Amino acid sequence: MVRTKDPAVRAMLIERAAQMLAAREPITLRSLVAGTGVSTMALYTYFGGMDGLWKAVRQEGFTRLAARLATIPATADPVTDLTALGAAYLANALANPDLYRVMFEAGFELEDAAAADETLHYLVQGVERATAAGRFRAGVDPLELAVQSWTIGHGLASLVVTGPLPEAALGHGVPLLTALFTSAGDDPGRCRSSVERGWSPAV
Amino acid sequence: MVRTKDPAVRAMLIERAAQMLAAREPITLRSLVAGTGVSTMALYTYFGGMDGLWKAVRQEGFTRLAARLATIPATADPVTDLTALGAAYLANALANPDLYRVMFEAGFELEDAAAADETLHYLVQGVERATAAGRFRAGVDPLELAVQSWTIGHGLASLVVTGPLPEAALGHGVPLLTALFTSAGDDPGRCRSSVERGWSPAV
DNA sequence: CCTCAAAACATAGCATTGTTATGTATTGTG
DNA sequence: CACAATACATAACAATGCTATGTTTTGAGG
Repeated sequence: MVRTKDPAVRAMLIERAAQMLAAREPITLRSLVAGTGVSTMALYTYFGGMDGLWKAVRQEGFTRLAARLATIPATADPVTDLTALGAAYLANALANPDLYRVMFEAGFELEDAAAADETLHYLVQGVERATAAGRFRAGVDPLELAVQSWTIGHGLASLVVTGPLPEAALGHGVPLLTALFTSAGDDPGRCRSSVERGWSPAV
Repeated sequence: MVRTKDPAVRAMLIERAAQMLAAREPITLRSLVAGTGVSTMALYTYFGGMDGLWKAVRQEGFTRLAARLATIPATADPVTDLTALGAAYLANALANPDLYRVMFEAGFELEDAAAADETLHYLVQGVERATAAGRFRAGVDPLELAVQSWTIGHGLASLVVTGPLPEAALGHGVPLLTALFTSAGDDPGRCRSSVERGWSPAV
């Protein structure tokens, strides 16, 4: 009774938008669909307009971020794992700087918050594992500490990606997180090994 | 030999742009000059175009921030002063959320970096005073610690101003900064008084 | 298998945007 | 006082996002 949408078209447009973003080409309605075979109306049937496209691009950004965080394995040292999650967060922002910028630009809405919460969940789980292992003081709220870790990661990523700080500043990530975890009760000596192992935010 | 520009017009346009930003009205060339008596060309003689206007608005944002930080007095407790600077930073972002967002949006350039450095200088001086008072471990790089403080402040301000975190999350500011300063060698017990005094990022 | 309506899709036009081209008015300077 | 450089105003321009209109496809009901 109805003609159905082709999900491949939607995915292709999002992918193309991400590529144009990485190539620093201005993304306009006509430039986006140029050469793709689809007309300008496709963007309205699949996204409802440019706002819808940007929302989908933000979702894509959070999906890529979550995929990257999912690759961090859970080792016997949960605090080191948390630091690794932070480094992976920074590495993702550095690898897709323009996409990361769009993720937190104006237009952030409820649906984006859900995607962001999913990302935050990785940190919450990490804090819970560390707490269960007795590495943090009893009474530490996992969500609270996860949000604080996120704040550090996003602050650093944002300042580097938007320009004020050079890429080298990403090296502050591990010390900042270590300071936070120490204040939550962890013995800084136990984390030293991971730092010496040379966690780098670079890919 | 030449007709001179009136600085008042330039200031008026920047002020009007800031007001429209706070009122969440879309800022377009024609809406900006509507009702001001000046024509659209004024924006080109004074700013060279919309990009120039946005650059001037960013500068205005950094100027307001610097003015707010300048009101923080230097007390006998330099570490508490640093915390107060952080709280003032957050209060400024909360009072002018849209302006703060524009300050760090795409388009950040060299001239903006100079303004940002001026802001950072308040933090560097604060760290230097604390180091001179023996509150931080010897060998602490003032610029490094200032950048780390900025990272925390901006991360929190950015996540609140763009939407992911609620305003209440600004309460994380003091604990995060305290954790950082403690890792730099300060005795957390000496800072407790300032926390108990109830530093609030709210105005 | 046929029908048909609903939705995808294409084309063209519209209002608005930032910018530039052109002309006028003003004013500081020699 | 004269003039030229510059502020300033008006209008036209290309490009943008969007909508109106028409066409084509296709999946469900008989």
